[in-house]
Amino acid sequence: MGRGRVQLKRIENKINRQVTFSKRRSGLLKKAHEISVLCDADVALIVFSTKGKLSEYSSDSCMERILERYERYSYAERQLDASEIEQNGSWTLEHAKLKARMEVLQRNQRHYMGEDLENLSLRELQNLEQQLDSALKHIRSKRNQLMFESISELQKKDKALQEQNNILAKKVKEREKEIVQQAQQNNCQDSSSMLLPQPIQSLNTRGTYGREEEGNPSPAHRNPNVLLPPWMIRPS
Amino acid sequence: MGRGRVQLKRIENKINRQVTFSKRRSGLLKKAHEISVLCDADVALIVFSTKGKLSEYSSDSCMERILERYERYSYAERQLDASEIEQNGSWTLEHAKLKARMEVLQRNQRHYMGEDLENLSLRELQNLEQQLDSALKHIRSKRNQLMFESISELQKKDKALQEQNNILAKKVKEREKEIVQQAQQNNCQDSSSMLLPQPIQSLNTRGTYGREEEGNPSPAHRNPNVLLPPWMIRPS
DNA sequence: AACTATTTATAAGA
DNA sequence: TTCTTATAAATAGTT
Repeated sequence: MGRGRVQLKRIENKINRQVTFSKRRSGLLKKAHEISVLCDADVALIVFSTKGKLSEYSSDSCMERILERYERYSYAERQLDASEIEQNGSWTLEHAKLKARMEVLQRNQRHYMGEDLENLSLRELQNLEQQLDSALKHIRSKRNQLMFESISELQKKDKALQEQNNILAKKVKEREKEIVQQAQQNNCQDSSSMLLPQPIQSLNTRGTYGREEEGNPSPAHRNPNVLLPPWMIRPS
Repeated sequence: MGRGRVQLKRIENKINRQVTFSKRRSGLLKKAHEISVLCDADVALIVFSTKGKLSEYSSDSCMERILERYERYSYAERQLDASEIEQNGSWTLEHAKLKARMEVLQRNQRHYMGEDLENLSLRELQNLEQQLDSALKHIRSKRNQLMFESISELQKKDKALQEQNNILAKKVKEREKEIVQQAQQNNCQDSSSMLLPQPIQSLNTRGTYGREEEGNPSPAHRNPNVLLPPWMIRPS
C-alpha cells in the first residue's frame, strides 16, 4: 500500500526500516484493537523493534491474563504432565506454573548477573547489554542524587555547628575575662591563656571535604568517620 | 476498507462477526509477519476468537522465547494470588515459600533493570552498580567473542571464494584465448574483449567490512545479506 | 469462496 | 518527526 510494490524482505536501509517500522507498528496496533472490538476477540500483541524497544497491545483483559490463557491453552494442547496434574489435584497446576515462572526469572537473573551466557544469541546479548547499560545509568543517577542530598545535609549540620561554636567561643571569652579579672584581684597572673579553646575547624564551603593538598590532611580527614559518610572514604 | 465505513463497535450480527473475524484475523497475521520480516522485529500475536479458538503468530524465535523476553520487561506482576492463597486453606507451606522467593526474585529483577530504586540505600546502590558493571563486562566480552568468531569465519569464506574466483578467472582467460584464436582463424577480430569477467571483489583483510569511504560503497555493502551477518549491517 | 467498490494503509517524497 | 499524496492493499457488502 503505497507508491510502490513492496518485497517481503528485510529493508536494508536503516532509516527506511525505522520509518516503516514506526508506521506499520501503529497500523498493526490499530488493527489489533479493531478486531478485538469488532469481533469481540481477545488479542495480545507484543512487538520488539530491532533496537529492542517494546510495544504491546492487549484487549480489555490485561496482557498477563491473556498470556496466562495462552499458556493454559498451549499446555492443554500439548497435554504436558496431564497425568500428574490429575493425580495431585488442581492446585498442582498453579504450583507447576509458579515453578516454571520462577525458573524463567532465575535464568533472567543469571543473565543480568552476566552468567550463563553461553546459550544466548548475539541479538539477545545486545539487548541484555542495552538494558543493563540503561539500568546502570539509572542507578548511578540515583546514587549521585543520594550523595548530593547527603552533602547538603552535612553542610547544613556544619553551618549549625559553626554557629554554636561561635556562641560557645564567645561565652568562653567572657568567662576568661571574668577569670582574668579575678586573677588580677588575687595578684596572680600565670593562668592567663590556659583555658582558651581551639575553635572547631569547619568543613570548607565548596563541599569538597578536605584533601585540598596532599600531605596536609585536614582534621576531617584525620577523623573521617566523625563527619564523613562511608561512601566518601573510598575513591570509587 | 470496503463498501462502507465501519463503526468501531462490536458487530452484533453473529454471522457477520464471524466472517469479519476470519478475514481480519488473516489480515492481522499477515501484517504481523510483514513487519517482522521488513523491519526485523520480534513479534508475538495471540488471538482468541469469541468462541475461544486460538490463533497465534510469532516471528523467527518461537512464541515462548518472545513471551519470556516480554516477561523480562513487564514485571508489574499482579499479586492477585495473595488473596487467593489465603482463601484456599489447602495451600502448602512450600507453595507460600515459593511465592515469597518469587517476589524476592522479581524485586531483584526490577533492581537489575534500574527500576524501583527508591528504597535502596547508598550501600545497596553501590553493590548493584558494581554487579551490573561486572555483568556488563562479561556480556560485552561474550559478544565480542561471538563477533570475532563470525569475522574469522567470514574471512575464511572470503579466502576460499577468492581462490575459486582466481581459478575461474584463469579459465575464462584461457577460453578467451581460444576464442581469439578462432576469430583470427576466421579473419574476424571484433569480439576480442567481450567475455572478460570482472573478478569478484574481496572483503578487505582487516575485518572492517567495507565502507572505508563514504560514497564508494563496496560490493559487500550493496548486497549485505550475501556475506554479512545481520549485526554487521547496523552501526549500533 | 469469489468478486468489487470503497476505504484504509502506507511508501515515497517533502 | 510529521505531512502530503499517489498508489497498493484490505475488506464490507454482495453474489
